[in-house]
Amino acid sequence: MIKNSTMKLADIAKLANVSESTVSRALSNNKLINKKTRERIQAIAQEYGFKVNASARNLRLQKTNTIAVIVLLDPNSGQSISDPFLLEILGTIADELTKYNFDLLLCTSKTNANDWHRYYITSRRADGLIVIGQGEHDQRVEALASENAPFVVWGAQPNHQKYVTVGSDNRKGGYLATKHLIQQGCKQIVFLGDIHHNEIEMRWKGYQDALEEAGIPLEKNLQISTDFTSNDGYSKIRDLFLMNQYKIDGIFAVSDAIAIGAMKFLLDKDIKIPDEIAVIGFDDIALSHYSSPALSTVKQNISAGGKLLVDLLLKKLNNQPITSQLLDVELVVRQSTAKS
Amino acid sequence: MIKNSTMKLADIAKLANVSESTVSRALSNNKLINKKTRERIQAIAQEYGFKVNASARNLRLQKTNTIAVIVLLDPNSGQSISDPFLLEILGTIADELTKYNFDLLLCTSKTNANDWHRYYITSRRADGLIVIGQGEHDQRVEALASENAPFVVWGAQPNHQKYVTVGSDNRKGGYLATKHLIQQGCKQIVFLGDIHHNEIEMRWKGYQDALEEAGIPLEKNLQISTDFTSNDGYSKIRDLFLMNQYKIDGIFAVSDAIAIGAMKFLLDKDIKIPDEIAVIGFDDIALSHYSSPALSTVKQNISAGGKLLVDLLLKKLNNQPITSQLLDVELVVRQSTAKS
DNA sequence: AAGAACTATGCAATCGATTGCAAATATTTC
DNA sequence: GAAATATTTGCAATCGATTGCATAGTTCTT
Repeated sequence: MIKNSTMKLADIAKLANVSESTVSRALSNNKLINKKTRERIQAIAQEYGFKVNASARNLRLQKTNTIAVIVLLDPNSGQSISDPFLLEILGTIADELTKYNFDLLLCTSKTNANDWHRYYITSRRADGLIVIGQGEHDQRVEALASENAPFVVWGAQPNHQKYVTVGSDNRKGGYLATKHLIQQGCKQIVFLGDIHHNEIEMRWKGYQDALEEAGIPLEKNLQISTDFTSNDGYSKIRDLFLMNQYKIDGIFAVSDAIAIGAMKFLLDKDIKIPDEIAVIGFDDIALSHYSSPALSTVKQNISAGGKLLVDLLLKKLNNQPITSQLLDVELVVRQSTAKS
Repeated sequence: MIKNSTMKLADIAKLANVSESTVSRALSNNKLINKKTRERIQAIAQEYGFKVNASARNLRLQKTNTIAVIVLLDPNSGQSISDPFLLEILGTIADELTKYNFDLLLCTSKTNANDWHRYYITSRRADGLIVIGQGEHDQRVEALASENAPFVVWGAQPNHQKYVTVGSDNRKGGYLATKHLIQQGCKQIVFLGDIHHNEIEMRWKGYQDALEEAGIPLEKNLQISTDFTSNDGYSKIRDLFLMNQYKIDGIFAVSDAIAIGAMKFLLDKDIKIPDEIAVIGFDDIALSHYSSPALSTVKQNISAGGKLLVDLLLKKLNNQPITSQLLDVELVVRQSTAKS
């Protein structure tokens, strides 16, 4: 007769004719308890489907074995989780946390509280935080740092060293992408992305590095801010063509989703990719391989990133010192830049 | 002087010169407490950044205000979250739960325990469960039902009524997609998807309905099982062409991701879409609009689905009766089926 | 002015698990 | 066989918030 919901340590204790403390120790396999007793109790617990009450345990132990993952979204676009990149990294984090027996509390930026420290740490809902998502300089992250919360951030390293980040070498990525376009003969390259975002700013610097190296003058009007959606990639390129001011021959979009939107417009206009305009993205999401033409891109090492985020945070919780990590990126050349 | 972490009700009580119970009541704005006192206490709590300890509260109240969302993944492919569709619905659920002040515990199928009831409900980590992801007949879901757990499932309604589901009218969707292909003149239509999955089985039935209506004989070899990835969509169509046995003129893929993979192969082979082979997908993910050619598809109402899942589950937690819901689907015609 | 009827606050038990310390039992030593 | 030591187990306090019931303080009635 299994009666799950009401079972507590005391019930098992009664059944086994021992004290609660013995049951508690037996279930955690504490060697203080005689092996036979231990096994007997474990068997009983198993039989009755007993599981320790997490709230009680957390209260007593003053920790939760839970990490809150905060997915920052563009507050303007008001959209839900959608950038495939965010989702891939979320998946990696979930798997990695599982490995360490941690639970994952997911929270999108729409969450009630803006005061993450209070909501998650002070109120003991989670032991630590991981913040992901392309963010502009975010006040809330700064606040976390000054409150000395245990957290790590996906993204670019800010100038100060107030908190630990894990992120790709965005400047190198921007450089690689742009250099590649230049090598393909492009001279008028649109930079499609919002340089007010930390990470994108670095890619923008890499873009400039490559132009400078090639002796191509920087044309600031070729930088066009975009949301992280195919939708906006499409319409921003459309707008550019409506203005009809620049004769461009290359596009560096700061995400694959944006690039795919931009390509769509070019194809709608019967502009040849890559011969008339070459296009390169960033991220290397699963679908970029399957776009037509296949999208060249700068690959971010998502799984390494997710793992690092988790590993660093757990170290931090363990009071070990941690430092920000820069992940290497890799140029992936496919059809969208491979001029014949 | 703000000292977050160590603050408890008792500390606020001391500061305000009242008892803990008064503080507790004041913070929940209980009218038993004099308005002035209430406001004074609230101000103090505010000032010191006090937040109720969730573990203690949960323990006392015997509930968690947390819902666990279980994302089922293909155990074979062993991949992380990746189907864009899953992620979109996850986002909707997150937003909806936020609205009701519930937290979301995310768990992928790799989670330690397979016994979700024990892990989440018995151990009081969550008050209820939402299960999403294309699943075959899953033992674990059946188990939940027999243990009388509060949960709802995204997907097709099983024959028995042991648990409540929310899902699209897959049969109608399959019918609409296939009928549309037939109207475009297709006669040899590949069904690209694994009919052992509940939902896909219904789409398969819809496919048959449309064929029958049009008087086209069913060719079972045109049904090809696929993982839910572009990758597999690509390779399964490639394999089909290698066999070189059928002269097909249409493909109905059971997800947009699969369809995009399939289209990629056709394009690589310089097969004209839709004129030689028309392609239609299922889901209407964000990117389907931006593929080339733009992908025709059957739109699932994701946001309605996410909301319904949450609303039904919360009703269930509230002991209100709930029943399974079927969501209407909609044919979205784009370039990939629009023959000239 | 004394009892009735509120209003506002506090006491103390409770939710369930963990753990330092003490106690009881078993084993070894001389 | 008594003392010393090792092995098992139990007692009771603790984590922090909530709430039924009791009590102290006010206001109202007649």
